[in-house]
Amino acid sequence: MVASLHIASPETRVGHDVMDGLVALVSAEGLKPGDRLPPETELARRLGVGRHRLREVLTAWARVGIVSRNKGAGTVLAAPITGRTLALPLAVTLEAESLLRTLAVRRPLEIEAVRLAARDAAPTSRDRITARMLDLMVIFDGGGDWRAADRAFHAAIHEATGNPLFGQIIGQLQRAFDEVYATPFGMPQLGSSTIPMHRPLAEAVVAGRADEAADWMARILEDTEAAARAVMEGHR
Amino acid sequence: MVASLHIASPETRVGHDVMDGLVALVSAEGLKPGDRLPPETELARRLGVGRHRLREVLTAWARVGIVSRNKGAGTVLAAPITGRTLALPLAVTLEAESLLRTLAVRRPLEIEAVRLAARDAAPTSRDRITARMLDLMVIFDGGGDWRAADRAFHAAIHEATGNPLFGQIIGQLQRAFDEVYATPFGMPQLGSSTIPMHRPLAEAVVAGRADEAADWMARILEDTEAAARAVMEGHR
DNA sequence: TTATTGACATTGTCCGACAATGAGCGAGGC
DNA sequence: GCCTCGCTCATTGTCGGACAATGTCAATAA
Repeated sequence: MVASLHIASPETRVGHDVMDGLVALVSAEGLKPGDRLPPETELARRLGVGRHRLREVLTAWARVGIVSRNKGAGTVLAAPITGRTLALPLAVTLEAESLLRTLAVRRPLEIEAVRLAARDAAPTSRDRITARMLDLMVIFDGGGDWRAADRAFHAAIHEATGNPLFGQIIGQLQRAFDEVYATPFGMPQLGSSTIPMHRPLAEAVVAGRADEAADWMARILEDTEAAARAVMEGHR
Repeated sequence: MVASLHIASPETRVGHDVMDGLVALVSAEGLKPGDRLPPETELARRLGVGRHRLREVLTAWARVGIVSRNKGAGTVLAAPITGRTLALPLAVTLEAESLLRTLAVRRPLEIEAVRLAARDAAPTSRDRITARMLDLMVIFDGGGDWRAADRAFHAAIHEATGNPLFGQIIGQLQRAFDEVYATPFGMPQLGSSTIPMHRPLAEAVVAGRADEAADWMARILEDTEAAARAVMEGHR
């Protein structure tokens, strides 16, 4: 079966065939994440299209994180293209209280994620959750910047669900939140008060107590939302 | 405040300035959804960039549904660009049971949406939900293709939440599902058995009984998932 | 051995040209 | 008068070529 990748609405089939051809080429070449793609001129020649058309496809792939383009250096594959890969580009209008809106969407997703993780996680995933939680606690107690560790911890939970969609969607929502939120306000350590709750959350997930884990996650999100709301009110 | 729109990962700031300029131009021109944008050549000239660079931005906007491009005719604005619009590009790897994965993500979102709708919906939104439900029932009882009416009904619920993110994300997930699912199998009327449940669902939402509405929504999704699983098994 | 520097490769951007296609307008028939 | 058909034109889609910007890597000198 020939892999196919579409980044397009049903109406906008721009570059449909070029994408398919490029996926087939990458697949035939056996390229893996980290490998460099052939130069654009060669790709265009081998696919029988102009460089502009090829570039539009590569640009679209770069936007969704499939490839990474580096001027001067080449284009490297950043994500595997196995089987069928589908891109869901969606435009979100962020208005006044839009930051809280991203949280409103994240809440059910995060809670469902910890439920699924508690229910379905493999033993190795449970170990990883514990390890990430301990990392987070060490950094937090040491007074350092715990945001990266926090993301790693939650990413471990998302990975444990076995459904990559959770991690991707939540990650994009968080990135949108950070981009809009962190820039205007300084946002040093939003939600520090939630960190201690991560230990019982992790323990509940690892022990398979889904309801308890969901409850802790809900409390964490509640505090996060309250903190975000407070900061927004203070800066109004 | 100058509106800004970014469709890019933090690393891939391709066309960042052109996007900002185009947003400012659209905003200054007072263009609304349905209006036609100036031709590409004029846009490129007014923004002081080449047509190819402008086209990359327009292509990205077309992919996320902000504009609609029509060869021969022009480019029309499809979505409003008010305040900050942020794009969330997602690349999803669709493997064997990937269709069920989209459902797994949709479930918590849909359930949360009906909860919020039952709690917060404005009276006009509640009326619209009832109207869409009645439309759906008429078409279903008449034996016609009820899929469009079904989408309209759920869209009314998403709109009633007051949070456009729900409708957008769920809509994209559904589109991904349809694109992958409808093509290989015929997918005549997947989930017909769930339609009768839409009446009590709508009544619960309109009456503000959030828990009951969430329960009906969960049952609908459960049946949908079972139907999808059955069809997949049958075609294996 | 290490730092520097230069040639080279590769992506980013621009310009121009032509093809493909849809919209709008006018001529002609009823 | 009104409708239909066909033509012209505007607009997007695609291609080719060229140059700029920049990272990589090897050759060279201290």
